[in-house]
Formats: sequence, structure tokens, C-alpha cells
Amino acid sequence: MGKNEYLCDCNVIHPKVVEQVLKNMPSSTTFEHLAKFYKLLGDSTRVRILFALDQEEMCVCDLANVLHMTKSSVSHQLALLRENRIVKMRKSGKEVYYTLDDDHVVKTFEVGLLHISHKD
Amino acid sequence: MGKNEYLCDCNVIHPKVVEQVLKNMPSSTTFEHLAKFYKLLGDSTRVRILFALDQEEMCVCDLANVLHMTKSSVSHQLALLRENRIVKMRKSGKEVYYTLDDDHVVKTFEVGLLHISHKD
DNA sequence: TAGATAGTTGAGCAAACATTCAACTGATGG
DNA sequence: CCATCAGTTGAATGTTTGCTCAACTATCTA
Repeated sequence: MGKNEYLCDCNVIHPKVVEQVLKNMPSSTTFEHLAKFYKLLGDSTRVRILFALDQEEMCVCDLANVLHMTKSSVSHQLALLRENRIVKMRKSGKEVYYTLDDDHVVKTFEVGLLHISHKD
Repeated sequence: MGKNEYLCDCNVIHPKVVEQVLKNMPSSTTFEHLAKFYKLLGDSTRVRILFALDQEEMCVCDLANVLHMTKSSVSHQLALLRENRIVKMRKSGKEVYYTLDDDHVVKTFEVGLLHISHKD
């Protein structure tokens, strides 16, 4: 996502609107963090993982069975979620147990589900 | 995302947990809709567009100037958001004005911003 | 100690995706 | 009618990304 400082190819039509909106825009970094967060929720496998973990603490094999996927595939996605502190893990014997690590994720879910049920 | 009915490569370790979670899991379609919704918010350009439109109704050229991008690029993203009924358009003369078409988007934003400010 | 099971990890690959470029439509004004 | 400006659209391109496969670590148990 390395952005150049390229200019747009058209003129401002309503200078006051542009000026006003520009004044209120948060930094690019803020938007990138926000987009990154939503992108993590923007995959059906990860959404299903989070939904499952929202109900129960689960180990990788059980998750794989619930999702009908390979351990590897699930583990890759869990690693991604872990790196971004959306889930956390706990080791116990041979197993690794995962749980949600973020209250906001649950709230985002609720709003998202509301959106879905409203539109489709 | 055409998923096969392939099996996972490991055994169930806690049958009761798996059974219980499986019982509560919504359909794959529901998760795909949900993921699709989040994926639409999972891009910094689109997030910036939505943030701008949350403040003011804007035409494509003004948006392009606010975002420092080409009309084409902005228009492509607006088309995507329009197809998914997240923004709507209104024609007036040569210009096309866009606004948000979904209350839930705003609420999702709030939760997302909360998440960001909490973690970083 | 050897074998089996739980889980992780990196490389490879195909599909999805964001931006660019160029050609196009359509409305305005001289 | 012609030139210009706002906006859209499709093809091309380079990047991102999700899954697979195979190799690996670690823990338990016979």
C-alpha cells in the first residue's frame, strides 16, 4: 500500500465542502489501522472462528472439525488473529486453547449481524 | 471462495464442545454475507470515502481531491460501495453526488474507531 | 526410546483485488 | 455543433491473500 503523493486529475468543485471535510479527516495512519481491523473480519473463515470462540474456548482440532477445514488452514488464520491481538492462546499439554481477546470484536459482530439481517 | 466438502485432518478432542458450537453456528451464507460486509470496510480508501461522506454529501471530483486520488480510482470504489448498497448516488447536471445509504455503517465505524483508540 | 498426536510454519500457487490507463457517455456552454 | 468537463467502465498489471503440502517442534504414552 505504498502511496505516492500523486495528484488527482480533476478540479475542486465545491471548495468549502472540500476544505471542511479535509479539516475533520483523521490521519492516514488512523484509516489504515481501521481498515486493517475490518480486513481481519472480512473473511468467512475468520468470522466463523470468531463466532465459535465467542461461545467456547476451543483447541485447534475441535475448531478444524467445526469448520470442516485442515488444522493447518485454521492455524494460519489463528496466527493472524493472534498477531493482531484479536484472539489469545493458552497451552495445556498437547493442546492449544484459543479465546477471544477483544470485547470490541463482539460488539462489532452484533452491529454486523444487524446489518446483514436488515439488508438480505 | 467455492468450498469443497473436504474433511479436516484431525480428530475431535472435546465432542460436547464441538457439538454445542455446531448447533449454534449460523449458515455458511450468513457468514459469507457478514465477511463480505466487513471486507468492504477493509480498505483504507473505502474507509476514507465513507468517513468523508459521513460528514457531507460529495461529488466524485471533490472526493478525489480530498483523498488525493484520481477520479477513476474513486469512481471504481464508489461503484463497489453502491453495488452493495452502502452508498447511494444522486445526479445533478454533470455531477454525481454520493451519500451514505446505511445507518449501520456509521455504527460499525464508531465501534471500529473505539477498537483502534483502545489498542494503538 | 519410539510412535502417535496436536499444532506451527514456510514455500508455492491460484484467485481476488486496487490502481492505472485509455476509451467511452452525457451534460453544459460558447 | 463542437469543445470541455464530470463521471463511468473494461482491460491490464502488480500486489495481496487464503489454502495446500510437506517438514518441523513438542507433548504424551506405550
